[in-house]
Amino acid sequence: MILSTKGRYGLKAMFELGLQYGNGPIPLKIIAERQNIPENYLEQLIAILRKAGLVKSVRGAQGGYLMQRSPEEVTVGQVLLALEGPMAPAECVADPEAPKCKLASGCVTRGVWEKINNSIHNVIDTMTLQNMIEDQVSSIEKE
Amino acid sequence: MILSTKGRYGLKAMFELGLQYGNGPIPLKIIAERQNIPENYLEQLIAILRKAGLVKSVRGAQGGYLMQRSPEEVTVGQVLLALEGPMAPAECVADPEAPKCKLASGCVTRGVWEKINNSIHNVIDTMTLQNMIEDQVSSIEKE
DNA sequence: TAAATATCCGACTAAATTTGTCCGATGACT
DNA sequence: AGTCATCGGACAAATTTAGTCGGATATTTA
Ligand code: FES
Ligand code: FES
Repeated sequence: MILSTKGRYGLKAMFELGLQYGNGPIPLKIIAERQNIPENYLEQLIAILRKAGLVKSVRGAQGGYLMQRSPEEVTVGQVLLALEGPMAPAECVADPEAPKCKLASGCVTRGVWEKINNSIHNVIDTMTLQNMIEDQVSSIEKE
Repeated sequence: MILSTKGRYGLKAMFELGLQYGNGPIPLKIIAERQNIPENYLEQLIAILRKAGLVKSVRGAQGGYLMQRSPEEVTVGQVLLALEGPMAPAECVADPEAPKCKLASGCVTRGVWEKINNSIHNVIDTMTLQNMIEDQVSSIEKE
């Protein structure tokens, strides 16, 4: 269960946009270079993030992408949800509308999925891009 | 990031084997019926679990499958590892040998993956099949 | 106005994974 | 001998992954 490159590349890209927040747009080319992501592929990923309302774009020369909201307001969970779908082990714990196992004995794995789901979301829904940036800064200071 | 049916079916099957532990082998057909899993497909999954040393088999009439070790000794994590591969968001936190991002600035997502990885493993490596069985029993008692 | 920059959109693809199905061989019990 | 059940491998449709490419559009700059 390794995440796909969508989520892995996408979060790296969002980090770069977070760093740049408040300083105007940054083109994909720069992000792709800095994070070592195929530029043409990143184009597709950022389109998903744009449609999810996390990123906005400025076309033309000197254009590029910016975060729609500030890094404090965007969680890792929001980014991963857009790119990877629900970060849950099973549909039934991701979506209250989703069908549940209808076995006579009840579902024997539901409790496990719930615990895993809670522990994942406890991390990704509380961690913001701003937190990531701060962590990075303090890890560089230590050197 | 929903788990595949491998992990979801497989854990259900292991639960049934855990229930049966100490009472001789149980055929796949029964497990498939009880948990509503395509029998022919489950055959493939149990082969993986057998090769992983979690399950052993008895061929012939009155044969079937049994747990190799007791339900207290088998964690959810061991089952999911066999069926889904490493339960980590990225290779680099799953395997100490795996290559790390070698960017001048260091990897900006590593910390996030580590936190997610720890929170997942905190659940799945401490929860045993025996725990699942106990949870199920107490949830039935409450009715 | 022309050129350069950069997003936008859709098409296309190879490879891998998922989610099974099916069949014949083998082994064990009655 | 017949039945039960695992074992092994082949096959395959559908989906996802991980890109690549080309052309259209919008904006700035020279
Ligand atoms: S109710 Fe979700 S796996 Fe059973
Ligand atoms: S070192 Fe693991 S994602 Fe960068």
